[in-house]
Amino acid sequence: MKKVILILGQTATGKSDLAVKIAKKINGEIISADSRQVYKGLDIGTGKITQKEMRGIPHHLLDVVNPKRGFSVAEYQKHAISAMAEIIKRGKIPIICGGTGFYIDTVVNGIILPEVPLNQKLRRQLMTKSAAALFVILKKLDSARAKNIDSKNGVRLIRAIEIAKALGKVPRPKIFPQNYKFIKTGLYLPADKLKKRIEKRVKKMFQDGLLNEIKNLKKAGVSNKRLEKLGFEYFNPTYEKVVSQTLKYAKRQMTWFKRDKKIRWFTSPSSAFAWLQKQLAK
RNA sequence: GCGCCGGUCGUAUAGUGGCAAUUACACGACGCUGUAAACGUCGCGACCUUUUGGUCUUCGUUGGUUCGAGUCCAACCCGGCGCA
Repeated sequence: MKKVILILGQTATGKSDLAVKIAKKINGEIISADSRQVYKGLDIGTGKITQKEMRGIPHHLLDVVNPKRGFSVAEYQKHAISAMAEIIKRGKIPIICGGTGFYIDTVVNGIILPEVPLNQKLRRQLMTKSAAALFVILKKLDSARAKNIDSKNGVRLIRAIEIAKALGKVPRPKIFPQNYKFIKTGLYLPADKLKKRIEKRVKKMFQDGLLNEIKNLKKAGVSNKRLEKLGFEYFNPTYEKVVSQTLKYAKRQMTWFKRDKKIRWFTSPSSAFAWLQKQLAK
């Protein structure tokens, strides 16, 4: 079984830095696991690693799509899995690094996610319906999915119906085989320290020209509505707003990660580094 | 000083005689196998309780009317606007 390193954790805990360090040491390449860093031009606001900080280590799944267009987990998964395979073929070690738990899980757990594009016409139709009505439709189309889905979650119901309509009733496997051993490493900071880090980071964002970045995105044709979707940094951001929202987000990240008991948590990146080396030597 | 409006659970609000009291945000817990910084569910005065349950303390302050007051009345305090 090929080993793959996984570095996850809350925002601003130093994941990218640790990833580069370990990559240098063990001849690795990095696969980003961040739902927003996949977009070109979202650099400052997403805290994307700079060319200089990469120190020559190849990074995958950064800047792969135009922000005008949407991106989905399914696409992420496809790209990440093929990147992983290629890196191993080159005799190197993949390091998945990021804070989007859902993206990470689809890669690590080998969930099957066929690509189904958004169907705007269908969506417009479904949007007017209540969750209860949507649930009835889904039950008819795909009773298996209806069994697991949250019957009150409109957004997910619509997506499930969209998928069921596109794929029909073809039975599909839930999980594909994985030949990787994931070494799960988490970085976390106590609340007060995390807060300071976030404040520092946000201050730097504005200094580095967040507002300018937004202006450029607009110039490139990204609509206001789209910007709002891309995150709170991109829609009328103020220092206070971004700090408080980021804090909130960091908390949510943790509730996701908490569920995976196999993650080994560290406060200090250097002890995480040491532990990772030991794991690879095994 | 006169006139008007207003002071409600962290904030913003609803509530004109039966209310521990609406909604939103924030906050907390949880879920998440398909847009994930999204989305959903639950909780949010205190204490007790197996419960559609009980007790206590709350709507600026003090007093009054009433079986019953956030709601009506009086005085006072604070804020906004208008006239002086």
